[in-house]
Amino acid sequence: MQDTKKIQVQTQPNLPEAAKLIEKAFQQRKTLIVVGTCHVQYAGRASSTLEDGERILIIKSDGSLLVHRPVGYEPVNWQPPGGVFHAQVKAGELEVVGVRQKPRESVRVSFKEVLLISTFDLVDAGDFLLHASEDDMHRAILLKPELFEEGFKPISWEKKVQPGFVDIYGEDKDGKLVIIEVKRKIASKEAALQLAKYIEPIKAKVNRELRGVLVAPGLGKDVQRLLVSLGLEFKALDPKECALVLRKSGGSKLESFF
Amino acid sequence: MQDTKKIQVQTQPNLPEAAKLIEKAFQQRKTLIVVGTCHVQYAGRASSTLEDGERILIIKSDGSLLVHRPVGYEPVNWQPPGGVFHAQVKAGELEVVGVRQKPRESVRVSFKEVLLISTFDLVDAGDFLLHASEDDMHRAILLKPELFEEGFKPISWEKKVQPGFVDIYGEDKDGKLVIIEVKRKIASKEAALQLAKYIEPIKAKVNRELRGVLVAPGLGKDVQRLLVSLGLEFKALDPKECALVLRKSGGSKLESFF
DNA sequence: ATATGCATGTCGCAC
DNA sequence: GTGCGACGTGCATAT
Repeated sequence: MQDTKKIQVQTQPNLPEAAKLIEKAFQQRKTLIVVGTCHVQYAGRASSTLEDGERILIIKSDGSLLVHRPVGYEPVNWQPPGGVFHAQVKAGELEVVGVRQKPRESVRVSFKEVLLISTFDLVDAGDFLLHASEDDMHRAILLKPELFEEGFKPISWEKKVQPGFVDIYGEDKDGKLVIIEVKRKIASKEAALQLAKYIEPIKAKVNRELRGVLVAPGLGKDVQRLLVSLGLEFKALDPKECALVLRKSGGSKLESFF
Repeated sequence: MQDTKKIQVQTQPNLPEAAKLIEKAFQQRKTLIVVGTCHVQYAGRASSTLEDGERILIIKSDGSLLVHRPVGYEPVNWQPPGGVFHAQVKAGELEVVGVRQKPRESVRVSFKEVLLISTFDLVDAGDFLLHASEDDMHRAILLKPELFEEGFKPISWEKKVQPGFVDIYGEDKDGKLVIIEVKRKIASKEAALQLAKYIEPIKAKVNRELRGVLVAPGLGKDVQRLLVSLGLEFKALDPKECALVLRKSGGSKLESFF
């Protein structure tokens, strides 16, 4: 057993030893990794059982839990942050139980065999930055309205209307009202219907010509036809182009806009 | 360095050694865990940067990748299955790069320091079973229609209609057509609108009295009013009750229904 | 607390 | 392949 400050590792411990290490990790709020043969039961919002197999269990210091099978991006079982955990040997198995309130739910991971236990004191203060989100597209259009259309003047954004929110709302060069729905991916029928849904009540209220425009990097198969039949328009716009615009403008000007 | 068949562990290796171990793991399609100080860049559907910090990197045999910070349920960076990976030492850092096609995107994890490398041959054939899903609710109603209503006769399910699918469709004790939309959670306004959307074209087509019923464990705040104004009904049903019904019936009868 | 909509959503299924 | 909807979705945000 190594015992530097940052990391403790134990391969193929017996189960009582493993239980002790794990309990200690919980008390010290360390990050825990356990690899071994286990079965899992979950009960809460739904319920599930997972038969025996070799998996990776991770429990983090914020009380989140992940059980990963050797394939697949998603954890097969999990617990969002806020769980409390307990480990014990019971009926010849190492049982790790996590319970969370609101909603009340629990995961039990029962190990028949442990290949590896490792605990860490991980320090991570690094900034994470994501570009080219739908929010970036909103901001880019507000900052540089010609991205949408020459002469466009934004009036409002994230505007509440009856069935939900309008992304952006403004006036075109001819003074017509424009309602914009922004999507960062190829827009589906759903997006077109959403825009139509938002526009209806506005059309009924204002007595004025109204353009509804779906802004997205592209359209799904039958969406163009649907748009036409709904009297709506489409404007192509790449989220990456938007991210670039924001990058160039330096972000500080964005703040001043809001 | 241990070298059993199932597991290899190395603590605080130097970077060239680490690169060698990782490359070998890729070639042998092993499950890989690396813990250490790293920064991450992602470019693809969006793009992101993550500054230096201590994290857990997992690469699975199916070519999925996860980077986990010491807090949070979700990975900060990831790659769904199908990526190909390469590791090398470059500019004094251990660089692990994963590339995936369709969509083309890449993740680069650059380690300044490695605390732990571990590789595994994990075997996992255990069955996973989830209960109380929306699908369970469908099946329970089909199996035991009185769960929905005395005298209800299912006719069809997952029926294609113009804007999408109707969950269940049948006849009540008075011979009226019933369209059912099932939700396993508290139903939102969205659910009510979805049901309305599906019903409209059917109402136009059939010349017959038509009931639209939202089946869910409960309703959101203003959903009841919305339902009334849309001429729709609500029937409370708990997904766990449905799971119980299926459990009791043993499942074999289900198969025969389909 | 509830409601609403985005997400590098992922995943499965039908066409 | 594309389309469509569920998910133990998680998550941030606004009311």
